[in-house]
Amino acid sequence: MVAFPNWYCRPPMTPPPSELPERYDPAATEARWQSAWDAAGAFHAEPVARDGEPARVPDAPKAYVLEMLPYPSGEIHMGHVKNYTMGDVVAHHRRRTGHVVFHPMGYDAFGLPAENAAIRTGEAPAEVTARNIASIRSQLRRLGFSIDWDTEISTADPGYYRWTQWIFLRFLERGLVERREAAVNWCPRDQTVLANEQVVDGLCERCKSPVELRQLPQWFLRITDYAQALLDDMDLLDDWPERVLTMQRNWIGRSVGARVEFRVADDEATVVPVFTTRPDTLHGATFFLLAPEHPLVPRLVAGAPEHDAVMEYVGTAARTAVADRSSADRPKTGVFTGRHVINPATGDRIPVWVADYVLMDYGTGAVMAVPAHDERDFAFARAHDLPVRRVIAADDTPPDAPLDEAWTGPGHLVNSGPLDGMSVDEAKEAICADLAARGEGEATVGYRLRDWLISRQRYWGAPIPVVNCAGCGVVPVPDDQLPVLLPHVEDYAPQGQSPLAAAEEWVATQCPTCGGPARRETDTMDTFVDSSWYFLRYTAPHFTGGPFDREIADYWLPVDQYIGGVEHAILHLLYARFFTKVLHDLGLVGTREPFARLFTQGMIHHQGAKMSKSRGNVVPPDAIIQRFGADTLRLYILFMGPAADDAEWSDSGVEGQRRFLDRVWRLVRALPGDRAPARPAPSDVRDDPAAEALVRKAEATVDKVSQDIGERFSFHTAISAIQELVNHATRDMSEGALSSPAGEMAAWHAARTTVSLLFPFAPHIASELWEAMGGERLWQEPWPEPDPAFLVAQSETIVVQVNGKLRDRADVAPGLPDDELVAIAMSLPKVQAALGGAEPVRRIVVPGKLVNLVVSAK
RNA sequence: GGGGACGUGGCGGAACGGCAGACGCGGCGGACUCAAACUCCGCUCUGGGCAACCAGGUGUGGGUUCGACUCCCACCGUCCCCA
Repeated sequence: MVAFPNWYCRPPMTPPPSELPERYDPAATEARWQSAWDAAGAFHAEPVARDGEPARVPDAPKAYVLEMLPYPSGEIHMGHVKNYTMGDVVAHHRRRTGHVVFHPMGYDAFGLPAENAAIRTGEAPAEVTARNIASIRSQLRRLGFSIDWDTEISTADPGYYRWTQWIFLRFLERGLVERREAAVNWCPRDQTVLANEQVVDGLCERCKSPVELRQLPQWFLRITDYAQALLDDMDLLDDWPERVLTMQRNWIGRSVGARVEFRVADDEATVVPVFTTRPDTLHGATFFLLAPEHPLVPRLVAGAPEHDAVMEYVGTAARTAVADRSSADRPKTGVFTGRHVINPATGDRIPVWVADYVLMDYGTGAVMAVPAHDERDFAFARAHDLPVRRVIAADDTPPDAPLDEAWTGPGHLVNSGPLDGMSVDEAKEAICADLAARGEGEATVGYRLRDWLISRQRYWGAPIPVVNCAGCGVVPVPDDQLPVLLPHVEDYAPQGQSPLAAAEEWVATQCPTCGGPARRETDTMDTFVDSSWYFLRYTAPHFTGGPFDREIADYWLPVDQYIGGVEHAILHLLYARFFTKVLHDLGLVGTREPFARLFTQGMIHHQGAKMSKSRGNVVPPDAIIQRFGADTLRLYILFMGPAADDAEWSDSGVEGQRRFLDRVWRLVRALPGDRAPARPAPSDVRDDPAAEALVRKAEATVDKVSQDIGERFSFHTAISAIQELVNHATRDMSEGALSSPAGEMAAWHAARTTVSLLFPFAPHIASELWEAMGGERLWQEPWPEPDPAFLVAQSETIVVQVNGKLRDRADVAPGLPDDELVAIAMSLPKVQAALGGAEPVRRIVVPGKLVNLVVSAK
């Protein structure tokens, strides 16, 4: 079905193309269209949940197009431009292909930078943030994105964090919140706790100070309860990059093994569990290791001669960066506790050491050391002269062959009593069955994923909505008392505890249960909590009846296209998936996955490095908009290369895109006549080769651009295709090849097609030119469909190869039978020369493409 | 150490097993101009040739195939994730 828009039949309502200004003036054009779209409510999205209005859900295909929300630092950077331009192109395309489009914007507004500014200047973080949001909003608006600004949200708005707190309470009710003493990553500079994910190479992700470990009571979300679901549901994410799924899989780190219980010698009531992936080697466990933070350590050495040495070692470990501790080639340090545990398989007493390469974070913080079959345990045994017992031998190795290094390869069991001769897999099964029968362990699955530590001793976050009552313990703040608003404080700097603790009149409150005196929780939540559900809040931005309305959320969710930086491949995307699953299990939302399709974009580099203030290589988007216009910037940022790849900024590259827009402007301005002739049909251009060729080019371009935007996410090739069309039309017109009536039809059609296809990339100039050509409301103009009559080639260029080598080409009528194509190929002089009189033994024919004549059999 | 991605002109890149280098940048030459800017036209992978053309060419080496930038294996290099 070919769309024939009524555009062609309408008289021009505005001055014709010839009266366009000679020069394209982006500033005027962009200001004009941004106001026009606002006035028309062009990008207003429905439905969203509103107070007092029943949900009404349209019966139309929807497209929820979402880009990761920005942190409002006050300045947008090129990464934002790329991210939001990509989303905008998709949104425009979906809108014009019959979808109800939802394309909202918001701000991830809590967090450290505003708070640090507040600490420096004393200005309230809320004020700093409000100013930054205003600034970033105006910069985003200057880029002309098709965003519904009525649905704008800020996670630091009490109307938003009220519901973050409400969701926290639902997690609490469901047993997914835990408060416990834990060895936590402590940043001595920021004076706060960090999530594991915020520790990179042993350094604070933000301030790069070395991270220390401390024992503190903290709040956790039990994401580990969903470890398996997060793995299983990856099957639903077939439109996610494989790379991201792999990273998440590694992060969750499922491993099959066993939990084994060791009893403390001379204190058999005390049981220390370990997790091991090699239960088959249990007979080879010749010593036992505890992490320095393990709670059992002080008890084991209490009153013993080893006490002081052990506790000194523990103290040193606490000041050592985690990455250093676990590094494979670092000398294996440790200290003997003087105590022993019983190996449940052999009954042997084996010595217990404290070693800093054992991390409290992994497994249970205790390790059964099997030096014969684990590299690090082997190194430890060598360093401290501990026994090594081989329990696995390759088939050609004698059971007592000495080991120069740990043997981690395959083999059968030796020196393992009843297990001798078994394969590794058989032994695993046998050991697990035996342990389970004796109640000393079981086969189990371990995950690398840790529970999510969400408490922060910082001011600028959502307060954790609980009170601590001497009588009742931890008591949730009732829903009708939400939000728990951030109190006013004088000093925003953390001093080992949350700055909120200084607001005494806020902290001192009443217990909601018993009415007695109670104290508010002063920790705030990790900002990743805020951004784990914002895509739901967009569907109900001002709703006060709940975080969102299920019916409306179910209409929009899951997000059809999510776009953002690959740096969020693990944390944000995993947390958002976790939240969605919990909300689903609470019956609050229908989908189990928030994002159906994900696209991760590459970064913009400049002068060979990532743009950053400290390097001084930042190109501010505003400066480019001022010089060249927003349309040029949008076009260039997508033209730079494949959207998924990193790309190098080039000033002259920007100029090239501006030249292209100038060329489009001149093309439209030079169109003959005042109004569009009818859309050319095949019969109109049949006798005019130039006209026909141009119309064909236009139709082929529609086809290519539609695929590139709609299916391939290949924006740079879409833009190239439009440039080819413009070059073709410009050349023809300047050569006077389109002066016939058919030629004029073709010229108008090419110009109209160009502008229509250009619109998602450069919406302002496209709208301006569209109007000059007599059209209006390009944002809702149906997306062009190629006329199939022009896509069928009227002649085909056939490539002729001899032995796979290109020898010549031939223009032939389409649809010729194979033998005729071969005959034509054989008749070509160059082909005959290449054949040298030989008769082909094989003739490969690919219809419409090529003929390959194979002369000599190999 | 394990896993993954990538390697094509001077540069960004195109080619979804079938014409390598589209499109853009940069460069060279020309037209317009008193001159410049803008714009327009031509050339721009390498070697040979005045040319039409011929030969070679997608990190290296092998393989699969009538045919490989594309698929497979190994190596070299770059980047990312996990240790």
